[in-house]
Amino acid sequence: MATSLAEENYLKIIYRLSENTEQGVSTNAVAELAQTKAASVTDMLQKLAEKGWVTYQKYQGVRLTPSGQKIALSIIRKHRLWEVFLVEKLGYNWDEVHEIAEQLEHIESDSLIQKLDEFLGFPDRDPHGDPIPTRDGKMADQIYQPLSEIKEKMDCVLMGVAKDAAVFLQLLTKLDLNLGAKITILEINSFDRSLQIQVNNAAPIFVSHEVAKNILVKA
Amino acid sequence: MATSLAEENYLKIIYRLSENTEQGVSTNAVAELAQTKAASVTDMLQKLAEKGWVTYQKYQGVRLTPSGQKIALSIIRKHRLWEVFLVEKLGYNWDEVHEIAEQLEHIESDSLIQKLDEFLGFPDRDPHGDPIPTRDGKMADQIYQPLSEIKEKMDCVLMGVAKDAAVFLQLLTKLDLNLGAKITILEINSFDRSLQIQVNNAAPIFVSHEVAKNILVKA
DNA sequence: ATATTTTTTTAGTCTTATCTAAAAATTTAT
DNA sequence: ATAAATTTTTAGATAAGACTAAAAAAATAT
Repeated sequence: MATSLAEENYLKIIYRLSENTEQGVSTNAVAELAQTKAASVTDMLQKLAEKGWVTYQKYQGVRLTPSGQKIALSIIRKHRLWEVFLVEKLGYNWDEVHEIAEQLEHIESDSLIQKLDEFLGFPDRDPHGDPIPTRDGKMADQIYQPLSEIKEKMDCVLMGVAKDAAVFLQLLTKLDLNLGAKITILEINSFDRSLQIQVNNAAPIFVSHEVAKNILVKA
Repeated sequence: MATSLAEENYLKIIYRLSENTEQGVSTNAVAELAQTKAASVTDMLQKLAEKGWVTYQKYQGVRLTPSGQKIALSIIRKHRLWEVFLVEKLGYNWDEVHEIAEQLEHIESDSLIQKLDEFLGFPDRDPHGDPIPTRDGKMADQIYQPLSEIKEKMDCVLMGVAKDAAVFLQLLTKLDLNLGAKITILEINSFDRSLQIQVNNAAPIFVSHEVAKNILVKA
């Protein structure tokens, strides 16, 4: 069945919110990410339920059905493949590609995505380190852990980010915290949980707990 | 001012229909290309006129204003650049790219189109030989002439097509009539104006007047 | 256990883009 | 020059997706 742009965006949002929890996703949570009002969300959830893409019971939140999940993963696959294209082929920076990929992810053509995947050399991570779902809707786990959970004195490598807001990514870039950067944790300040770190053995810098939480590393 | 997908499609259609004539474009002609009803076209023309993209007077047909023309040319530019991408980079055939480009042409990002243009090496023709409008909205004339207007015994080179329907392009491909093919006109049959031609000095074949009309050549 | 607050849903509108049916204008044919 | 045919426009409806205001349910606090 065909999916409208609005429907695809809702399914994607519900998928994202479902990743962290076993529970149904609340109307308000969806409304916030969709930048819309709760009443509009209720309307849409009823439509999605009729089409069999979510299970929805009044006041009980919403969950994706297998078919809804499949659609969501295909949108995420397209989004991430296009991001790779924008960065690897067109020379964009990792903080510039999100909005454009939000548009490109809705282009409908199976052959296009297959050919794009091939053209890009079948990447399995996007420019933010996020795994790219496979054609048959399987997505590797995000196996990396937040920098905020690494012990003092440890070395690790920046493998991804948990947030792709441009302001966050620009800050990382300014601090030379790019994908693959080597990070050494010198000290963790118990007062505010900020960290003193070295990036690629350069002069030590400070990063807040908020930043460390959103940096994903391999120990 | 922002343009909706529907508005962009109407402007593009009006541009196409204006190319062949000095007159205003008729409601019915637009309806046919837009695959919609005349009544819907009338509604939309009034909206486009309010926004200053067309001049429209009841029963007198419609013309693009300079600002409407600028929008139409930017859509055509995007469409044709994406077609080059699909054929040159992703390996599509020239008969497969139209529908996908119809979607991609509506992606909104100036920087994307600039970078894509650069990535493709600033092409000036699309895979069908059509000129690509420049960033500032200038488009080279289609300087080639239909094969149907070439005299007997003449040689010419296939430079483009006047129609990009898949069935037409597939027929050309089957006959080895690709961009750059050398065509020798052996004979023109006065009965039905069909032509006997040689393609790249191979064995002679017949093509109808209808086909010859839509093949653009350089003498 | 009940009152208050928060969340969610319903009801009723609005906008965009479409449609059908009917009216009006224009063009073509006699 | 007028009748007939065609094209175009108007009027009124519909569907998708959003909104506001108000009602209902659930969660929280006293």
